[in-house]
Amino acid sequence: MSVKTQPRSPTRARLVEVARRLFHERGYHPTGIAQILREAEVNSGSLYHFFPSKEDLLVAVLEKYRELLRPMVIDPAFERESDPLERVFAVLDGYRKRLLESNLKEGCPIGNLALEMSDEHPRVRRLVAENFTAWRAAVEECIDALADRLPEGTNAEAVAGFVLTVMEGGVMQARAYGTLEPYENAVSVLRDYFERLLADGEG
Amino acid sequence: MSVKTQPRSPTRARLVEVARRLFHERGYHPTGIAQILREAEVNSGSLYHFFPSKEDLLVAVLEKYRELLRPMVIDPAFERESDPLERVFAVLDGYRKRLLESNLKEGCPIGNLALEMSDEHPRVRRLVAENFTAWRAAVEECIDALADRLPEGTNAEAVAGFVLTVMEGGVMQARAYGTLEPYENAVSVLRDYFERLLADGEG
DNA sequence: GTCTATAACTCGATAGAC
DNA sequence: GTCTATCGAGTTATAGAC
Repeated sequence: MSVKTQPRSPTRARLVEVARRLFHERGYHPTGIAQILREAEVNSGSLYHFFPSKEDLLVAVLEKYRELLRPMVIDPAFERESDPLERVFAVLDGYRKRLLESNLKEGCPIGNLALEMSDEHPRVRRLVAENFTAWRAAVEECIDALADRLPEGTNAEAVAGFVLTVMEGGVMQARAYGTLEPYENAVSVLRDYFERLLADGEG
Repeated sequence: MSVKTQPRSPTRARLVEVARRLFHERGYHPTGIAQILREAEVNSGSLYHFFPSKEDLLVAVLEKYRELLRPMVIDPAFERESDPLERVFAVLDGYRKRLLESNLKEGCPIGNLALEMSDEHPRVRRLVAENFTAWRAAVEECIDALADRLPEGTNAEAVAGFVLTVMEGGVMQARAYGTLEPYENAVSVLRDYFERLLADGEG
């Protein structure tokens, strides 16, 4: 559980971090190995010592995202809010902030890869799915905690999946339009839905 | 209004159609000009006679999508159903069918491009946005037609944008997981939302 | 408008010394 | 584990005859 894979070298870590950033900013295919090497100040021999191929580097990036999901995305939101519903919206607000910080240019890195990578990359698709599943599990914790305020028989897993759907769809439109409005709209309609669920749960 | 741009040649049409299909199946960047030429049985001189660059070809593809949106996506759904709400879900059911037909490998071509193309392609982004806007407008017609059954003050534009959000987010997850379930879940939760809106509109 | 040939370059990946 | 040099293939795009 504690030992991850290998004693990591700083070179390897730098490669993964630079690749992560470039794949996010420009996409996987448009990012060349040469650019990664340049910005990481690493030579090609070192990269191919750690990663047999570019796809293996992407796999490492996705593994890192999976490791960082809790500490970077979920935990800060959960620490800011204690109410389970507000925790969900705090997570969504994190994406709003990151959209803004990137000037509406960068969305969810996992969602980007989910659509950029055609299905000839099974390990990539598996890791994208694992990232989604971990995200949904975190939200599902909140929905579970809300259970007695929601209508009887509400399917927490389905609702959590829906929250991910709304986040990803909203981020996509915000990027496409170059404005935050579609994302904020999506979040606000989602909140309206939750309010109606809660109102029904009371009655 | 009727004359589009130019008297079109069959070669040009074949190039656009093959490019459209390949960009959808494999993505824009992984698709090489050589592959397009091969499958369209066209030589490079002809391609560059019509399109100064690969990006211009993509622009033509996106213009074609915009032209085909009504006849291929919206009209068939609207013809199948007359109730405005059912029309919305008939459009969504079209995406479900196309997901299935592609074996969960191909989602929404516009959504794919929205996330694959970084923002260094202004014409592409504009056309992606135009496609989204046309899609939302079609759905908004339905929401407008529902107005008197919805709670007072419901923002039809916001609801239509939310429907697109849910479609795109659902398609993304379906592709990522390789199963229709996340999409069907998204649509069914969206229906639950509409039912609650309608119930509130009655009261 | 279509043809062939190819320029000019970048790509991912490798070899082999250190 | 890191270095330099480079391979071979594939890339977008062009030249120029027909």
